[in-house]
Amino acid sequence: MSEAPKPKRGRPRTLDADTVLDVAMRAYWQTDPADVSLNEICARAKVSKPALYREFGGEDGLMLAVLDRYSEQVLSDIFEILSRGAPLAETLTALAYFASEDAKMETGCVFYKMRAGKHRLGPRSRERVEALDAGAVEGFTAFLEGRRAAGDWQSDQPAPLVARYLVEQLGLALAQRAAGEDPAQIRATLDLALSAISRA
Amino acid sequence: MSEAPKPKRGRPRTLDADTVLDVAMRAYWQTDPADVSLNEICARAKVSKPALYREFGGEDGLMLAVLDRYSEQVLSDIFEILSRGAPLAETLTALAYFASEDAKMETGCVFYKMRAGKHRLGPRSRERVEALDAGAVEGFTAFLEGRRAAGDWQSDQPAPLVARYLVEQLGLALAQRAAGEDPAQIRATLDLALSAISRA
DNA sequence: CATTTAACGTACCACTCGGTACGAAAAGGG
DNA sequence: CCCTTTTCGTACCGAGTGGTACGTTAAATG
Repeated sequence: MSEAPKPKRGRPRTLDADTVLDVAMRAYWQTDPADVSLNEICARAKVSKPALYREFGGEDGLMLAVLDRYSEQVLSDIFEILSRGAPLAETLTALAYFASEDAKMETGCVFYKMRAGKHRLGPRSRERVEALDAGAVEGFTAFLEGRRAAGDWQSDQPAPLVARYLVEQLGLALAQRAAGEDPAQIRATLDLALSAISRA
Repeated sequence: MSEAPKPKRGRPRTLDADTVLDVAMRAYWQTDPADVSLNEICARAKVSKPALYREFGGEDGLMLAVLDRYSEQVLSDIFEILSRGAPLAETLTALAYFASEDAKMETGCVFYKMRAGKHRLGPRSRERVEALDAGAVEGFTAFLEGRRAAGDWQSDQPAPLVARYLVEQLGLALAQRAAGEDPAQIRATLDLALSAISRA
């Protein structure tokens, strides 16, 4: 991405992009990206609308930035779990815990929320959501094929199908969390869903 | 419900509630209840806004009416499948077909779409969605307990949990259909999810 | 100090939303 | 024929949206 060239003259900036992104991310978490207006974010971040517009180029750009920040902070943890090379069962358990109970996922996952309302997004953030989605499926596919090669996963199911299944089930759990359902029940439901993977 | 008392005087009605409901249902299908405005529905149904307002009492009332009509026409089919008293595997197959391929579910299911965006609904339609949801879980629970009693379902999982799991998985499949994904893949994913029920 | 540069934010834009005030229109009853 | 009753739809309301025009402010440069 293009780094700020830092001008030598002119009024110094007072807008802190990181703060704005934090506020926006929190807001998108708590409710839904489609239900949080730019006005609302400006008010919460104490930033004028033109300032926000200058920094991110509008709603689409802001959502894109939030999405990137989120995938950096959270989605990377999922890939970390996958890259441990742990056995299938252990990895699934770790994923289940992460999705249903880990505090980092507090009030849901911005990525999944945006994915759920994909058609409401601007072109750039939609494209990124689709890319992240494809990347997740790809990552899970690679992991599954690795476990199959290790003799750890005996199944005649195609890995990409199960990978997508995994993505969907994690998303379902996160949606339930965001809806405020009982974590224990979410976990039980997710465990049930994941149990279909080992034995197939 | 209160039936129209048919007044003996005054200008005769020209508004056909059924037609409006058809148009609204189709519109809510094709996109999303939250993305279809009253103005849009009025335009498509060739009805003035005050007329629609008089008949249904606003957006909340219209959605409520659509929801009732839909549950009458579609959700009842699901209960019909459950009440056949067929074996577990056969019933699950029938449900999977219904959710992932049956033409009646063409472009998705209004009920699930409203449920997904529950917080955007008015109080009356939200209440109905929750009632329908609870009713579905209840129906599935009763079915599962019936199959357990018949020795057809050996599992130590509590029936309500699995019932909710079923509801969620069917909803997931319908959401995928509404998103235009490949029916064969939807079916495969749903089959995988349902396979977790028999063997638990 | 005057000029240039750049970010600042108030106050507005056009648009859409759900909802409604109100007069016109169409029927029956006296 | 006029009055009452009921439904009709045009034209509006206030609120809220994403987005912007433009004068102001604060720094570096000469």
